[in-house]
Amino acid sequence: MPPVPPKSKSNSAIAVEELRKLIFSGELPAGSDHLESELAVRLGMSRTPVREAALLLEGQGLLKVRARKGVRILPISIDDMIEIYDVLTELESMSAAKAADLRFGSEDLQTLEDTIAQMETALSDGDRDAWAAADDAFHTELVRLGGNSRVVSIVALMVDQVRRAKAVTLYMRPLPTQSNKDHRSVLDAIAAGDAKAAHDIHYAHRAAAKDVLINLLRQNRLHIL
Amino acid sequence: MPPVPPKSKSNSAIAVEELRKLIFSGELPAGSDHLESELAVRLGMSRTPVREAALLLEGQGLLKVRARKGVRILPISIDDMIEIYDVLTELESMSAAKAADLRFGSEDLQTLEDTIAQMETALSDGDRDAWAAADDAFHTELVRLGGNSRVVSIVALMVDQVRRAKAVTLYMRPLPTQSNKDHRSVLDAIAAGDAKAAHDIHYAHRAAAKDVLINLLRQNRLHIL
DNA sequence: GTATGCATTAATGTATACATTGTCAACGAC
DNA sequence: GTCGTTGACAATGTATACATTAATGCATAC
Repeated sequence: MPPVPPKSKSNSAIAVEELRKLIFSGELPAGSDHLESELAVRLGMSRTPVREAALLLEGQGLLKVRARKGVRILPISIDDMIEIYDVLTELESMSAAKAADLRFGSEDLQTLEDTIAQMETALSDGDRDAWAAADDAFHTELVRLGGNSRVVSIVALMVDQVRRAKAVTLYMRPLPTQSNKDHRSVLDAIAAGDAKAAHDIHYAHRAAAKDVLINLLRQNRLHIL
Repeated sequence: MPPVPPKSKSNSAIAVEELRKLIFSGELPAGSDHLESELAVRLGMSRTPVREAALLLEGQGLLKVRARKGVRILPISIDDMIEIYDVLTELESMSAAKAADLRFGSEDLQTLEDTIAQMETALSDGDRDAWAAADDAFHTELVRLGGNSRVVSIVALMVDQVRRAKAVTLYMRPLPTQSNKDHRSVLDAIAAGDAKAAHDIHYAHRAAAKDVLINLLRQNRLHIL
């Protein structure tokens, strides 16, 4: 028997997954419109689950359902990026401070440590994709350690919204060597139980990342993604 | 003709509104289960729009759709309240700081001023409901002035989730005289363009409000609402 | 030539019939 | 007596037919 018994997922759930893939891969480009019926054919199911998936993704800010015009994949403007990074800066810094207050032992911080190691390896290999994946994992683990499930959800939503834009700029920006030092400093502050340092270092880290990204987008006239 | 031409809203949108009303009024109590078909009959429409509304409200964290068990109105625990207040504290303080940086003139701050006046009036009248409404309006206006539309949305979501719990405690807590002083101090800091003061005062305000609420709930053994 | 209005039509919004699946209870075996 | 299996049922998940509505294009009048 299969290792994971096929475990039938609902078509609705499949539609959500598939649509997310299509959006993040760029097969459904930002700004493009798609009729429910087209998407239904494409995913091999009826309109109902596609419609439900679209409604869900609308709630997540990835697309907009427009009567008689199909769903529009939402583009991200520079202003959107600023908004999102401001939220991420705030909530991640808060998480870093809370994590420090929680006095985690080194085993609890192992995952965070691992993601940093992965980033360092990726950096010396010049493997930007691996670095981006590890960076993602670092930030996800950081907010998880913060212990606030709502912050975890909100951050995940925000990260999804900027996912495409980050992919575009990944190969445009200089190798993020400073970024790695920041990550380690944040970890050290959390391990030391120094909430204020963890907060402030991470805050500065995110603010710098935001500036780099925004300037990159402006310089390259990438006002919409 | 009517000032607002009847402007037919979709049943789906009506279902969302009605369900929200039913949840906030307590007619659908926290923790209770309701079949889609029951709700459909109750709202006088078919299952489809009810189902879509339920999916939307699930995304907003107000209820959970459970296969073959109906939708469950989500109760709020003390831990949930702590999570939510932590998010509110962070994002509202950030908004206060941004608002101060934006150097609004007194006309721009008029609405905020008005809500404070309403709170003062309500307080001297001992009208708790009016006070709560004005308090709500103050916080809403504050995040609006912060200029980050995502923060506005997130805060609205969080406020909705604690709405029932706040209603329960409204008549239990002492009259919030300190709260009003805080509000005015925040406004003054924003008007003066002092971002750090606006941030810190509001942060302390929210932290105090959280403590009052949590202690009230604990003392009254209201662990679930 | 332009503007207005009507008709067409295409797409969503809704209802409903049907398929699928998890739950519960009854029955039987151990 | 308890545990497991089976089957009926009930509620959701899905498909599809239909109603509604707004956009588009064409015709007609000015």
